[in-house]
Amino acid sequence: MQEFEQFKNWLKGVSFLTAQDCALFEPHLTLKRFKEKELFIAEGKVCREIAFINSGSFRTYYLSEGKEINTCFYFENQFVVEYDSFLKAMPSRYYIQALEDSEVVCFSLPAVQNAYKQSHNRERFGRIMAEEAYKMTAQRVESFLFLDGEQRYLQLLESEPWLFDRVPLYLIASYLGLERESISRLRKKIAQK
Amino acid sequence: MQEFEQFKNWLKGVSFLTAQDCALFEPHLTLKRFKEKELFIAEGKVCREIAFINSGSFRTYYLSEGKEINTCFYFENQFVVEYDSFLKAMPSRYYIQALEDSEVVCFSLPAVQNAYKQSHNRERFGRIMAEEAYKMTAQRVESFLFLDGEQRYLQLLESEPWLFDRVPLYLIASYLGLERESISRLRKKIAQK
DNA sequence: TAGCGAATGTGACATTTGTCAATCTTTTAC
DNA sequence: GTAAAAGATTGACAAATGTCACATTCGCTA
Repeated sequence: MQEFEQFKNWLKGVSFLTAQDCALFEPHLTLKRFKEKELFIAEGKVCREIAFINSGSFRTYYLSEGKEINTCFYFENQFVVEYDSFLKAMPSRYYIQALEDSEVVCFSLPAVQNAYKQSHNRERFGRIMAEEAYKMTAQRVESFLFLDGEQRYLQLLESEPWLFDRVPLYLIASYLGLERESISRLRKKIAQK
Repeated sequence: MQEFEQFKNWLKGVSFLTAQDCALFEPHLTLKRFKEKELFIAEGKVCREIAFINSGSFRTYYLSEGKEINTCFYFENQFVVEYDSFLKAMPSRYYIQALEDSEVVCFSLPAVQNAYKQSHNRERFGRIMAEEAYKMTAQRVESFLFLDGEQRYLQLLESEPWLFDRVPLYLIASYLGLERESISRLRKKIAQK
């Protein structure tokens, strides 16, 4: 099926997966589209699917005292899922919302678990994905431990500049643990240098 | 061997590992002792072993402008390792130091990789460990996103009170992304309530 | 193209946290 | 038991960030 090509190509890039390993997915894939602002998952619902993003983008956020706190962004060729909810079939603590009109390839938890069970390589794939996720998150913790707001902003600007083209600044502020006004001030200060 | 009992008991607690899976480790285990302040790994060295803590505790830190920043603590029945360095055989960016006299069960990367290769269950074990590590770290990111210093302190006090008995306050401050003076002030303020 | 709403920027001020220097307390070593 | 070292606290002040009110800019659509 044409619409799954992008995902399958991405899978092929994972060196140790055989064609057979990849094929384990095929029968479980479904294509979905989300309009801008549409929810992939709402707080309190169980996240039953993991999605590979063909095009578009998403953000994870939750409400704290009526205020939206952004925890993550997702773009093309990444997976979007509420991990905790997905793995334990527990209600999600987050909302995941499309930032742009998006197209994704979905597959369910049983499909993933089945793949894990049937293929050692797929299990390995799951391990490596989790390890990567851990490392990225650990790095983010560090950015809070030893960088101030300005440095976190500059670091993000350098490491993921395209983010600033596709995501409104006030969401990035929240992602960095800052208020939007603080980011405005920082930008002004930086521009003056 | 008597000294590996604690580790083997812990392994048995992982529901899906068979006796056979566990036994894969046995030939690769070595017991090591660290005196207080001794280094498990120094910055710039490659971390070649992962260690299960029988007794004692460790901390991870690195130097930023001459200042030690604590990123993590480890206690009995946990694993201590510099993950990035271990997996990629890259120089470690961190120091890992014994906080108390400690006893650990070590095994090497080849031993782990071998276990992964030989047993689908062990691979699964690796995946689940990584998933757990990810979830804990993600939660820590959140604590920086929506809690201020006082709230982070109170949360830690509630979730891991024993930490305050075994780790000097100024290290906990660093772990929370605060200066020790700030923690002192917070405690005073909280006591007054 | 005018008008509306969303996003961003600004200024004044409050609060939190950092910094530095000094002191007090507790633990450790001899 | 005493001196030294390590850890914790305090006060004064500075810097960073939050908060609130409002102004400006941008992008969309009627």
